[in-house]
This record gives sequence, structure tokens and C-alpha cells, in this order.
Amino acid sequence: MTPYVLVVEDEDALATLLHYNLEKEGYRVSLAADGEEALTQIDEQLPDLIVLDWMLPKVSGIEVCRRLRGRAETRNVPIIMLTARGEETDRIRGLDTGADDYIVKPFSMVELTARIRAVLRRIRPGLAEDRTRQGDLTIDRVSHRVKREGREIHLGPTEFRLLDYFMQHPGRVFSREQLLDAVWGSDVYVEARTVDVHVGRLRKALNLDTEIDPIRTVRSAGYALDIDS
Amino acid sequence: MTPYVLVVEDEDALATLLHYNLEKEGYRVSLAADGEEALTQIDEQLPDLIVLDWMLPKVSGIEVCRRLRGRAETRNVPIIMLTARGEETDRIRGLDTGADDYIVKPFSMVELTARIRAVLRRIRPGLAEDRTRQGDLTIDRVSHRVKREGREIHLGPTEFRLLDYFMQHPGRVFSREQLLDAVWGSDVYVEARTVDVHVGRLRKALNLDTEIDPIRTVRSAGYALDIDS
DNA sequence: TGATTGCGTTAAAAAACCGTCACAATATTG
DNA sequence: CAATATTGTGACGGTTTTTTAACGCAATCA
Repeated sequence: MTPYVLVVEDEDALATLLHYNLEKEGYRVSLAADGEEALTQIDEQLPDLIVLDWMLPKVSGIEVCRRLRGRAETRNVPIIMLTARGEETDRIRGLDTGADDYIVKPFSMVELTARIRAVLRRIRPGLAEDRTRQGDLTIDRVSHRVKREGREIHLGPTEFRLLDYFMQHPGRVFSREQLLDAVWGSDVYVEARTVDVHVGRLRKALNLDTEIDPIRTVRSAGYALDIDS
Repeated sequence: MTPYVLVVEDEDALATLLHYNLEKEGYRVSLAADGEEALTQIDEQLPDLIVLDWMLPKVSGIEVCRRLRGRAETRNVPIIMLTARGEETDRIRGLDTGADDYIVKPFSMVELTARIRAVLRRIRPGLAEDRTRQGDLTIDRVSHRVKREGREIHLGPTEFRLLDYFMQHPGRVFSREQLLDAVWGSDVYVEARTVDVHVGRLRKALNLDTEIDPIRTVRSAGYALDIDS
């Protein structure tokens, strides 16, 4: 079952952005513009995770958090707090609010989705997978390890994320732009050709001279990870 | 079987915090908001350990303690008392209440979990492990000794706790922040770079010049203890 | 009390990685 | 087959991240 995420955010532009991006990530997403609405929605259907703005009209984020923690049904729903820089950072650090994680604005979508995955993994193991196998390739997101035919493969951070993304959507072709969005984040600007270079590096790391290349180039379209082998 | 801990605490924020952290530590946790509820729950299922606030509505912590000690089935359930600073400290010290340990608020989570482990170890050997082996490394939490290939390794307190934590979650990558939370405690503030320094010290102590380093650096992610070798 | 030990911070050195470019290699098209 | 478009790759400068050594301070021990 795909995880259901409730986003509580009063600023319209950000809310829309979150909705769009999380949906793209494969989550079911619902929006609430203030704390009151959030509590109503939570009563109707219990989310798997809540992304909660710190400052909210009517009922503040802190208050929502406290109330949720005070009720047995909602006590274990993981919460990720959204805070502006410097906004009571220390109190949040102490996590005495009961949030599971927090993230400081402005943040990148890649970062947020990474946190969401991490929290879901911690709280609801099984919802987000720790390991993926594809043919003779294995990627383990907890130990940060990649193996091919049992032998350990060392990858830099970017190549790791790139392979991770490919492994989550095997067989599918992605354009350079899509890969930049998904792996680098839609907020940074890098040359499209940079993807080529990283795919090249990933290939070099993955393939022993004799082995066949699991990454397929689709001319004038992009790249894909192949499933068989 | 994972130990079952009952937390009796009326202050909501603290109760939630305890619940969250103990669960993260791998215990099964249940909450009770007052002494009466606690006694009911204990009747239903006998905990392996009770964390008990001193001041409680309805039936006080002292009273709960006395009653539990008065009945054969509950006499041996270990109890850790939570007390505010100065709150009858001497009488508690005397342990005439029958508590196995006590801890003064405010306390750090690291400290509490250490006490819990210590008490469980004392009362129920086998529930909490005294020793862990991982490859050629051995850590003994009772005698506070670390060995590699049989030879004794001397570690400072912080490095000991750090290695301890790594050994309990082998293979897993932890960010500097996670390690600070888990090893230093979420309530102290130290620079993230400090983790690097301690990892460095731990490495120096662990590795004879020829040996391979069991601690893996995962660039822009953190550190992990590796299992094989 | 003086000496020792361990801690946390900082700064500089070292290592790893990144993004871009230029050119080579390969595929496509006419 | 030649011309063109697209992709592969090695090199390079610059940046980020990690490692390491040094220092001042506090707690502990003898």
C-alpha cells in the first residue's frame, strides 16, 4: 500500500509544491491549510506521516503536535516539522515537541523526501524498503552499500543516489532533465551533460571488464537500468 | 524476547518523549498516566521493568512501589524512579522504597537508557546482553573492556559508548547528528565535527598498523561499523 | 595540590568528489 | 559514404568533506 502523507502548510505556493513533488514520489498526498483543518482530516483518515509547518493559523503546529501525541490513536504517527531558520531551533532540537524529525526552510525536495523515507523506514519498516535487488545488483540504503555478484562496489554520493533512483524504477527510461530533477534536486542548476559523466562513472564502478552493462543508453531520450541479466 | 517497559508519568510531554526514545532503543513500551492506571496495567501484563514518576495523581509513585513490593508476583519487577531535584532525595537514596535505581530530573535519555540496561542486566541477566562480538571485536559492558584479536584495547568513556552503539547496530550508517543524539544525548549541544575527532580516536585505538579499519566513512552521510573481516 | 586524562573546538592538511569542457567515438540520416 | 547529431571519456580546476594535530579547559586521581 502506498503511504498516505498529510501536508499541513498555510503558505499556498509551498503547499502546492509539496503536493506536486510528494505525489510524484509515489505518495498519496492530502493538504490542510491550518491546524484545525489538519485535526479534522486526521480524524477522518489516519495518515502514515504528517509534514507539519511550525507556524500555522488557528491552531499552531506545536499545538497540533502536542494534541496528536496526547491521544493513543495518533501517538505513533510520525511527524516532520517545517521551521523557518532560527525559529526556536533549540527547542525543536530537544524534540520535546514529539516530532520525529524537522527540516529548516528553505529546503530542497530531495532532502525532504529523503527524510520522509528515513522516518517511514524507522517507524514503519516495510513501508519503505531498505534493500532492493535487481538482477545481480543489490543496493542497501541503511548500510549504504552496493554489491554486484557479492562484491562490494564503492560509489560517491551522487552516483549512489543515481543508482538508487534507477533501482527504484527499473526498466524505465529517464531523460537527463528528469534525472537532474530526481537525483540532484529541482532547485540546483547543473548542465544536462553532467548526467552523462555521472552515468559514465557509475558504469565504470559497476562493471568489471567482462560483465555486461546494466545501464542502457537510449539515444536522444536518456538512460535506463535494465532488469534482466 | 524484547523487554517490556511500563512508563508511569503524568506529564504528557515527558511521557511522549520517553515512549519515543525507549521504543527507538528497541523496548516494547506502554504508558500509564497515574498510579491507578499503572496498577491496572501491571495486573494485565507484568512488565520487565517499570519507569515510575515519584509524584503522581491518585496513587503516588511511592505508594505504587510499596504495593508492588508487597505482592509476591510483582516483588521482583525492577523499578527506576523519576524524581525532581531535591524531592526527598535522601529517602530515595536510602532505597527504603524498594526502587532499584532512581534518576533525577532533568536527565538525559542516554543516561536513562544506560540505567535501564544496567538494571535489566542486574535483575534479568540474558534480557540485556553483557557482551557483544562482531568479527574480531569484543565489547564487555560489565567489565568495561574491549578486545580485538584477544588483545586489550583501552578506550575513554566517550569512545567506549560510541563503539558500544556501533556494535549494537552493525553495518548501519549513522549521521553525525544521530550519533550525537544516541551517544552524547539529545540534550547536550556539541559541534558535529566532534564526532569525527572521536571516530578518529576510536580508530587509532582499535587498529594496529597492519589491521583493516572496521569503521567505514560514508562520505556526506556518516559512519558505520562493518561486520565482516 | 600537582599531574594526568579525557573532552570539545579549531585550523590546516589531505582526500574525495563535482561539474565542465574539449575531443574522441559512435550512431543516424540522407 | 559523407555529413551531422549524439554520446563517451579523460583531464582539470575548484569545492566540499574528512582527517589529523594541537590547544585550552575541566574533571579525576594520587
